[in-house]
Amino acid sequence: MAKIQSLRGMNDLLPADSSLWQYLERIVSDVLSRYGYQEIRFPILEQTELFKRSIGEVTDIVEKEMYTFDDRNGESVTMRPEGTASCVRACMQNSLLDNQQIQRLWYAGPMFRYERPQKGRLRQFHQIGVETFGIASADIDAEIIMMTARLWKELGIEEHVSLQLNSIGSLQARADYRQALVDYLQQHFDKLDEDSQRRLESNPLRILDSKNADTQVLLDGAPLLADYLDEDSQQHFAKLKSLLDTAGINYEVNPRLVRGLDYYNKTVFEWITDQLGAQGTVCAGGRYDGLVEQLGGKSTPAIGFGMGIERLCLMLQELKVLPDTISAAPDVYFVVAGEKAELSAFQLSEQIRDTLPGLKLQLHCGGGSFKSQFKKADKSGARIALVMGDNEAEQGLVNIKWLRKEVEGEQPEGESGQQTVENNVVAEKLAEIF
RNA sequence: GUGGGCGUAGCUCAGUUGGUAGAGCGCAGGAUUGUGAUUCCUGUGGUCGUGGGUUCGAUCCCCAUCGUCCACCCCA
Repeated sequence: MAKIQSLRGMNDLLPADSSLWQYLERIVSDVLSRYGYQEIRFPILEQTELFKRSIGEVTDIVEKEMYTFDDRNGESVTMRPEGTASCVRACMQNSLLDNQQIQRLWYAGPMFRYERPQKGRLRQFHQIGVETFGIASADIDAEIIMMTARLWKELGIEEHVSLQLNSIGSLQARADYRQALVDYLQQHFDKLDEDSQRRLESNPLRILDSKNADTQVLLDGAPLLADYLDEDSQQHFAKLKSLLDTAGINYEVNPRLVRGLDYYNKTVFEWITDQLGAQGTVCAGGRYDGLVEQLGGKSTPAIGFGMGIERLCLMLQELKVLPDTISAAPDVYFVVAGEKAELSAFQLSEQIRDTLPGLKLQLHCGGGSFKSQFKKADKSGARIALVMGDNEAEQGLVNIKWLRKEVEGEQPEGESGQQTVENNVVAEKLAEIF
């Protein structure tokens, strides 16, 4: 019988890692809410047309990476490859953008792209996305960048990420520049690498960040996007830079930084790291003032970014910047042997949980000798063991045993690191310890 | 879609010029039967990714296939 396993590039999140994810998500949502951002959730499945119209028909994502299929009604549907398009759709559909409303939103969840998996890249991956609507000025650009900077600080990775910044101007400016670039590269067509030759047709701006060394040399003589920027975009970019300067945010203007998705304009930025192999982008975004209108809404300025949860988690792990508070270990492990003790321990455990809602108390189930139960207690990582056998149960007593001698000496009076107390004062005692 | 590396116990890996396999860790039990993390002993554990081929015989050679990892492409 053929064994059933998960699809390629679609991973299970196991208990060993789930607390890390929860930690990351908690920090992010905390920071975002401190800036007044609210969570929005929208479906994973959308009409295929939504992504075609927003991301761009001729992008790789739409052409060959989407999970697209006909549903039972014959309608073409697609599992979202990114969040922005869905977020815009949800806002429009629910009138969140009417009357010049300002929205500051975030979301988190799985995205799907049919790609070959590698380090930091999966077919089902998870993103936290942030989008703002209704603000055209550069202050909001600065705010979201500052917000991400704060995030890296809180996560303890600020030393290992750096900010790349660029302006890709208006659609018109970009079209003009694109033409100029194509004209230039066309003259040197045979010096381009194979990929770039192909991109000259499909997505010439992408040639700018080609990894091919010869191509990069060739690009040194190419026209510059900055020279084609419209007046408005120039001012916008200048304003953003001065706001970031004032805020003390370091950045590098990378004139060759572009986007793979069609809807971007003006500001684009990327936080990159050298900790993750080839997939060094940990957070990327930009302005997309034309998208709402493009999807049939009223012209609405917007800017947003996405960050890859798996990539951030990889970084946190590799940099070992995890606080030990994310441990899923119980505080207390209740060792219990004997029939009377079991009954009594069950009651006592519930009683303690009532009194101390913040305490993680794990009651041993499944029997076994004291010895084996203590082994489990130790392995659980608990600081304290409660111990009850029939002897104690009969007298309404329970032992409190300190399992971690190395934890600064709150060792009690007992020589064995253990003291016996009455059931009704255990909770009180535990409250003192934790 | 392209290229390369790898697939042997739960994990990390070793191994046989081709004669069906081992270590460490883990797990379970024990060292005068109510006390862990050290130590010692014992045990559990693998159709050597799958399907073909060559061979008297393949985990080892060949082919295919699947999976995985890394890189390209692309992107978070």
